[in-house]
Amino acid sequence: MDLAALREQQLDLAAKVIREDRLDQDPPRLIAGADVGFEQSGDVTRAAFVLLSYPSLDLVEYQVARMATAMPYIPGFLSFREYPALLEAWSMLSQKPDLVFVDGHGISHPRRLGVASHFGLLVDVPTIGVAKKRLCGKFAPLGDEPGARAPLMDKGEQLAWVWRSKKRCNPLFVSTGHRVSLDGALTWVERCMAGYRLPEPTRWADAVASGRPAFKRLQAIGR
DNA sequence: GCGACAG
DNA sequence: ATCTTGTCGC
Repeated sequence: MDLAALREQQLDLAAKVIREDRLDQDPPRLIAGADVGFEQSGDVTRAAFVLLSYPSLDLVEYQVARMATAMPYIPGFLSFREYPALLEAWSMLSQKPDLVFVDGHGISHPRRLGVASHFGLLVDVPTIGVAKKRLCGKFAPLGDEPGARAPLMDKGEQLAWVWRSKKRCNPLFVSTGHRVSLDGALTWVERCMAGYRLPEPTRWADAVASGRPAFKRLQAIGR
């Protein structure tokens, strides 16, 4: 792989990312959560999508796709490793969501093209990046109280909101993926919380993508 | 030159 | 990301 070429591609695509939205004018009825995991020592990439109805947040559908891993993990180039499987799982959905929560950063990336932005551009759907760790940028220490927030700054611009979603939990990094504003991203994440550190779409996608127990009781499927 | 570094 | 049980703290 030619990182210099991929880097050019990122700058090119980043220029096309739309950092605003009109989600409040016409609220999403279906919100998706997307996550990627690996099997066979990393040889197989497993992507999962879950669809939740909004505002009930009931699980409506989920799909999992598996394929040979395309690339190794290189910080700053995560999207090239994950988007092929994400596109596959996306194509398996019987209906498409109005908004997607992607596990990872959106524009809070060195070249402003994290996986949430990259994927959003590819399918031209509003996306929000929800990451658990910082990739770039700086932020002031957060207060202990839930709801505490601080702007993630890099080269003079705000790239995300560092937000404490729950008491005694590390903060989340919420950013614009595509077709969503920075404040809108945090607003929609706040609207999808249900008492856990991660918003429901992300939490479910995580459970499905890593085949965990919390997923055994396919809770609201079919209701 | 020395760290930092999504999943 | 993944390998993995119990355990400390609120």
